[in-house]
Amino acid sequence: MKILCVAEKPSIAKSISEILAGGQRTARRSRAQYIQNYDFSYQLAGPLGRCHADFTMTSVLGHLTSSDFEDRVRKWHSCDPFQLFDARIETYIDDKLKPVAQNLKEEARRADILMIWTDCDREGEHIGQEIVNVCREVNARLRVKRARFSAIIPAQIHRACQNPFELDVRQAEAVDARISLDLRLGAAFTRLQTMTLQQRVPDLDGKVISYGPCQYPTLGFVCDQHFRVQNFVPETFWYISVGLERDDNNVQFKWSRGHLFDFEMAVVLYEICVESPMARVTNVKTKPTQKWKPLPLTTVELQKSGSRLLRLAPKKILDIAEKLYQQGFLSYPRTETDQFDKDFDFMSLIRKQVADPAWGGFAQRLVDGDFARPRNGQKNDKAHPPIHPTAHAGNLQADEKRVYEFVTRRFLACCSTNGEGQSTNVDIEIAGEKFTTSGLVILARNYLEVYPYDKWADSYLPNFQQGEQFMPSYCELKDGQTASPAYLTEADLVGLMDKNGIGTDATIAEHIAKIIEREYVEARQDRGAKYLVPSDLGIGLVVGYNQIGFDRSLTKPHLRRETEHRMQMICDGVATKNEVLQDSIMQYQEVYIKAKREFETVVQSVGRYMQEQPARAIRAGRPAGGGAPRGNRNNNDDNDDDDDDDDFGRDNGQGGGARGRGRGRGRGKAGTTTKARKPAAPRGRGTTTKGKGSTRKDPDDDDDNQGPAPKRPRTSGANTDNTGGTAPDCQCGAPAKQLVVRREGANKGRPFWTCSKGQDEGCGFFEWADGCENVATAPRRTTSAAQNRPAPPLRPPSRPDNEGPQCSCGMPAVQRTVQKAGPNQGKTFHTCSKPQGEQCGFFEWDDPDGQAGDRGRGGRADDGGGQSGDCFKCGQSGHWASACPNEDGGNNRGRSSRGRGAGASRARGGKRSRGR
DNA sequence: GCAAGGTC
Repeated sequence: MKILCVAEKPSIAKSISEILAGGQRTARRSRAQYIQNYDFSYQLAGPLGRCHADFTMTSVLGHLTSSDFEDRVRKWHSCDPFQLFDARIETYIDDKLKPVAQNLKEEARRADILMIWTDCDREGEHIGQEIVNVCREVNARLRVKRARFSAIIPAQIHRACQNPFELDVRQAEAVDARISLDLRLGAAFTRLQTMTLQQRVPDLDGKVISYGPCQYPTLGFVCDQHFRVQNFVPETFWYISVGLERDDNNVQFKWSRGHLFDFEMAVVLYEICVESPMARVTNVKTKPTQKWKPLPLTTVELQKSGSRLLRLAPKKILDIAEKLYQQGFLSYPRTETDQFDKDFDFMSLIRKQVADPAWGGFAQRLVDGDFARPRNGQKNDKAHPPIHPTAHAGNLQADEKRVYEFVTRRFLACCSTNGEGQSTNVDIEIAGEKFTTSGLVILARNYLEVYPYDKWADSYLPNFQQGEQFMPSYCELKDGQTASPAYLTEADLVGLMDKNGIGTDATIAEHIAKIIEREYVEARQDRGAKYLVPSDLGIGLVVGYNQIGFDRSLTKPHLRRETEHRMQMICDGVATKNEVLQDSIMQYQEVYIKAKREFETVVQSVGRYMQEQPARAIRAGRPAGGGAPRGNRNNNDDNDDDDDDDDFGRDNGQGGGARGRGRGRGRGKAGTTTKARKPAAPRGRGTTTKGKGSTRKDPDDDDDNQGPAPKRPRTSGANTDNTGGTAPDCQCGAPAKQLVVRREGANKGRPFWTCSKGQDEGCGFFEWADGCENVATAPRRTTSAAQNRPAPPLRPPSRPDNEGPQCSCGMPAVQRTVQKAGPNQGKTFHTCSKPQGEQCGFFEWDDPDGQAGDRGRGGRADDGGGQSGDCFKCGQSGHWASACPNEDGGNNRGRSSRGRGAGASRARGGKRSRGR
């Protein structure tokens, strides 16, 4: 019996034939470059029979066939792009791969059985089908079998060979559908966009404006983050900082409330603390802790951590890994698997690293008994193991050396044990306020010795005893500001794409490179990190499509996810390929028709953002394909006018999303659009955006760079506010939703508009809904750390007079009375009803004329008796109660005045300026 | 001159 085995790539053919042949094989060169044919004999004992069979193992080079449209529509101007949705698609073998197919035919002629050894995933099944089709052309009687394996290790390979399955036709058909849909959608939209925009926007002459179902969601991620950055409004918060100098160490305690956005409440709590500043240690807990070793390395993780740690572009990392793989130094670099097979031979691989001068000693210790099995992740593509070194490489240079070192150290770290340490937490209370600090003693670094990319450092904590009391060295009221989110790094983007199913491990890096190549996005270096900033063209496209508004946005991942879901339906037998194609094509046609009809919106948007010339430079015309009417009847009100130029001019004047900035930056910058406006440089924590007041204060100031947030936005009329106004559209193109500020602070109760899609998916749009400019601080915009925190539940804009307030937990607050001697003694206030330690921090005076309850609105005075800025004890201004000179003995509470001098006085100033 | 997915 003669059996022809075909793998997806030469390396797999080589390693599998090595295993099956047990060293007894002959290699023949094929007519195709890179491909060898391996002959050997193999003893079959399973369902295929019990005999000595003659085996030949060869391979292809990935997909054998290509697809393109029939001749009739292949030329760009040969048809309306709409016809591409039902044009015939031809499948053919590219000239470059003809020798590969020829080799298959020659080998298949003499074979009885064709055994497919492609990777065990959907694409592998499709490649298998391509191989079958070619081989059957010359040998119609060929029996086809499919070897299934999840790792290239002898036991599995022999088992796969003895017990082959059938080829999974459904999976192959699912890929067929994917190929057809991607081609039709990509080509139709690319032609529509390119031909129309080239015609209308002079600066785009000669540029391909491609659309791809992976390219656009990738661009969408970059733009969404840009909008978040642009829309960010910093907000001031306050917190109490407590410290103690002990044993030559400055021990800092963190406030359990974190920080507060309500200045008055922070002051009240701070005053309570400095009134009775003695700290009591309520809990000292020491426990063992671990620093977890990393997971085995997948392609996506290699690109993410490599980009972050080695500062190389994801595509560059993958290219280097590919080269190292071909040189035999690394395992196959395209894998989704983060768990090693249970039979994986770790020890022989670790032994190969013993010779290395840098990590050889560590490898030796693993061999000598320190080895521990790597952790198992959640992913397994059943085709390739995690990326690991397969040989020691001592002579690599530059980036290749760094990538190899990273992979090797990661592998050795996986085979080591977690870092071990002892952590100590100390909780204290000052006047009922809780603070905490912690220390760490590292007992054994373990994997950290070989993996310097992870940081874990001792932090010494002096001895504290439960129940002990001490006077803090300082107790300060400090202020800070929420920080703008940063632009996405390449690592962030790889993570987002992976999470949302955009691209595969092998293609994610290519999609990022593609949107950079198309000039939709610019990779900008800033202090050692590379950030992705959308260009004017990229923003214009995204905003334009979002303004059109589709059920499934072209710039969000949903459409791709749906394609993925439909492919799975084919695989599961729930739908046939033809059903899926029919439904999907019809859906895409609808999207295309809407896009084409309203393409003027995209033209205007791109023109506006790329506005290197006055609006008139946008040539009159119509979308490619010659069908769409001008006038945009289906567009929003601003575009109802029948004159393109007027539309454009008025857009600017009314200050829509892009307008203010567009006009400002356009002046005198003709011919340099993309570079004329640079979005704000990436920011790290601690930097601030332009103040919210300054960006929104003057509606006639068109020169400010206020980002896409509309001052007086166009409205869709879908949502209405409580005064009958209509909802503005956010950058997502959807009507914004109205919420009410719930958090304690000067703006509590104010209605505002925000993106209806929430914090994670939304664009970060924000605008007050009461028509006023900022009274004080806007609702907090998110920082990257804060983004994952759920917003507190919102309550209705106003509450009936007979109802008590609700606290931030959503519970009715309880009324209490100030017991402490001072000007507020006897006053009532509402606070969270939960026991101490579980409280949400809610605080509100009951007296509407009271000090803190007023929240700084409506004629609140800075001066005058009894205001909160005055001493609680004597009523005089200029000092705090805890340093009251009129108090007997002049007790200044030790060194706590440090805080009053620095932090507190700043904080007071902050409050005063808000009141004006 | 279009896409995305394999691989060299």
